[in-house]
Amino acid sequence: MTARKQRLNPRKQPVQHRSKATVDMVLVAAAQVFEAHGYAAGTTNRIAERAGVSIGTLYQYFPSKEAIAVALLERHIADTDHRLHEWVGHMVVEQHSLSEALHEYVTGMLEMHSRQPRLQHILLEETPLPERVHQVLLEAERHAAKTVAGLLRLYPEVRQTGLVHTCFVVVQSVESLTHRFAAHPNDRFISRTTFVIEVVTMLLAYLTCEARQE
Amino acid sequence: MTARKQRLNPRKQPVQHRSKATVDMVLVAAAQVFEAHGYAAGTTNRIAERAGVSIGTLYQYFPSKEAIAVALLERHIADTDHRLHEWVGHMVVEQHSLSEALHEYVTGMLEMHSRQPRLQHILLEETPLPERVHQVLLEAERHAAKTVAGLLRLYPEVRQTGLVHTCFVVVQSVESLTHRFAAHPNDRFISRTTFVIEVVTMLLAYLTCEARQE
Amino acid sequence: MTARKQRLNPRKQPVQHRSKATVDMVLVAAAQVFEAHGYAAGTTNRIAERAGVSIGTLYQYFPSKEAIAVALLERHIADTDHRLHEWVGHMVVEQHSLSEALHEYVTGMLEMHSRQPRLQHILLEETPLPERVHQVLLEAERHAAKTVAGLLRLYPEVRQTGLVHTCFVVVQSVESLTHRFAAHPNDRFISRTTFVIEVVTMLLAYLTCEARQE
Amino acid sequence: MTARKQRLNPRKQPVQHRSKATVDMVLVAAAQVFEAHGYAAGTTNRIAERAGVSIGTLYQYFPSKEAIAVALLERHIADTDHRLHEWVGHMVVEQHSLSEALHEYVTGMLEMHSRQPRLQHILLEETPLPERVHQVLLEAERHAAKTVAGLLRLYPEVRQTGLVHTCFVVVQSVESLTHRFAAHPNDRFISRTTFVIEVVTMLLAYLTCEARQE
DNA sequence: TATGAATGAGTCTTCATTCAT
DNA sequence: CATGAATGAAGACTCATTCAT
Repeated sequence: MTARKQRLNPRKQPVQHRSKATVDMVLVAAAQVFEAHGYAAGTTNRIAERAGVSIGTLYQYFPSKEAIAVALLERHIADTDHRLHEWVGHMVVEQHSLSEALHEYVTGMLEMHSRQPRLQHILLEETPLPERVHQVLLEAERHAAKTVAGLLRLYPEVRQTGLVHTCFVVVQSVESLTHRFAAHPNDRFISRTTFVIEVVTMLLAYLTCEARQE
Repeated sequence: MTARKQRLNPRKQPVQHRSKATVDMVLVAAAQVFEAHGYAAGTTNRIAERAGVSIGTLYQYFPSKEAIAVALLERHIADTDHRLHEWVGHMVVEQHSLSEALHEYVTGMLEMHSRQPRLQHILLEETPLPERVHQVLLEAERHAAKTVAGLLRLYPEVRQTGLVHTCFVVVQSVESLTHRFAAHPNDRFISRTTFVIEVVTMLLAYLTCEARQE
Repeated sequence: MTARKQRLNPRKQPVQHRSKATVDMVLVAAAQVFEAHGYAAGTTNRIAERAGVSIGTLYQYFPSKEAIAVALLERHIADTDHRLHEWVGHMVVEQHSLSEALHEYVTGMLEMHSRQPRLQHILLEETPLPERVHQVLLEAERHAAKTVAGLLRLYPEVRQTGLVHTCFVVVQSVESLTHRFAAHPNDRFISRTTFVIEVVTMLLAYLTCEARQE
Repeated sequence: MTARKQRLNPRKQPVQHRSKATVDMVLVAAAQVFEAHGYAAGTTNRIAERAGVSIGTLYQYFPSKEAIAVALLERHIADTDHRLHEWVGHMVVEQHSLSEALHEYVTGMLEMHSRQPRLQHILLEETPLPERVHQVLLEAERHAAKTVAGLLRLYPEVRQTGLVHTCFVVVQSVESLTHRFAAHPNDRFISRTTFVIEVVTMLLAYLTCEARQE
């Protein structure tokens, strides 16, 4: 239903008074419903039912189905960002080895995606998002690359030339590989442990290799 | 209708008369429509219209919307497989360096995904596929890992321990990174060229590094 | 829709909120529409329109077209049963003659079928009914035979041997003859009055004849 | 689909050259298909397939689906009429008793309806027939009443007053009771033999009873 | 503010009928 | 004459959204 009829005037947004509790319940319900049924088949009625509120109430807090998806994605981005910063803080304090640091990073992301493997893709690919959200997403990715670079700069064995670019690829790799692995829990060709080790090995090699080819 | 067609009956298959041309047009149209609107919003009517045939004709060749998606996915899998084998054949004959080989591989996959960046994910994630198709997909992935391993075994600089596992990660990395990069053409933090170089660097480092960490 | 509703899932039943009025309006409309167009050509949209509700509302109360037909048939069975019992009660109290009793029975059934002559057959013959409903129907017929037998036992002139079988034939005769007569109002070879008299004569002769042939 | 779009001009009727064989095959197939699926769900394609001809050929001989139904009904009427006359001729020659005569009549009709129990009702109730056909049907019924009267007049024990009316009811009774019994083969409350005996008993009593009530 | 019955545009799918070969 | 691919109107049903209470 890309373009269901817009019923009337641009809905009044009740922004400020959003009862935090209700909004939360709706978002949690929406995450579960989208995860289970996909975006298109995740009906607003089902979301409301699961959230334990009426459909009317849901529309009191979110002007449209799309708005729910956007809110969910923003929350997801914030979560990821938060997790990343926690990891960096942790590493700085604890003085782990590079290998350990990467291991923790990959494990963390794998965990995150394992909880709701489909959700991210659903929000990213199935939902027709407004441009603004894409910008936010892009910004978050760049920010993540810089954050990771900030940490890795501290490790002397890491090649420093073009570190931000390198970290961009690192972030992308971890994101997409962990997501991909989490998304197909039955199709395991290799075990979770092996998978993590291999990815860390790859990143380690990438980060510490002498020079770039060519 | 007293007895609407039973969903699960094996529909009488339109046999072999399937005018190859019509089937092709429908599939091409479907690819474009799914690419542009997603699976759920890619309506059969839109597909038929874009294919330049009536909706009735479309249903003469495909018993359901899902069947179109499955056909598309099968075609995609075959294409990828074909491309991979071509690449391997090429490499074996031409005696390229490992670096060059990887470069060509990454470039090829990036090209492939650039043509219809969303389609693969749409088919994989949005479409409720029958189990059989998932099996085929899984098999294809394993096959790809083995094929790549077969080629890389020829390079003496490649670490041979656990090569198939390594190649699994290589295949997954290339698949997901190129897809991800192709999917968001506007959000480029780094250029296409830089991206390819970085990925190749990473793979090269991974494949040739001395030992695994831990 | 990624996951169109599965046909066989037990739909969540709209519970007890069914505004009696709306349900009634839909059923009345459905009776008229089926009567006028038959089951297959009696579209749900037409029914909704005639009921003065939107198609969406109709589907809020009935999960499918078939469910409407089933509801209609159940109502019809209940009506017939009710009418039969009223007749029996009446006869027992009023001490009418056998002839008068039969007259009233035939007249009543003729009236009933005259209101919507086609409906019963449409529901019985055109609609693909679930097995359960057939059982109910069968049971109703047997019950009717027993009820009639219960009354006729009180008349001494009625032959008592094999009374239940006899009454089964009586019920079937009245049912099918009155329906047939009501169904073709224009094709009258004999008048309504004559028809009733003849049928009563036949039943009277049947019920009181000395012995069975052969 | 009461009123599927009439595509163009009133089809040219190829009346005269109808290959008898093809027409027959189509009608036989149509009878089976309607019997099995009902009128609405009995598609012309299925009929053609079953008849072993192409859909185009079918439309060469019948201008529309309805025309097939009409032809089928006409054939059915002719069959019934033929059977009735055979029976009369037989009875006149063989000098059977009234009881035997009725027995044979009821048995014959029961047999006829048992072959395709639903067909008659489908044609009569589900199909939107042109007025002309109804007239033919009505005429056939009157004719049957007269034919039966002609035979029964020969039996001295039969009450002669209002014989044609009486025979009309007899014909209607036999028609509707045998059809009803044949239509529900599983719901048997009484056996086939008992059923026939009871019906004959009823008719016999009716035909020979002294006077009519009133 | 919360509710949930009502709405109706839009979806997938079928099938009578046509017409170029 | 026969064929059967193509047509497209119409049907059952869904679901985002509104609004009276």
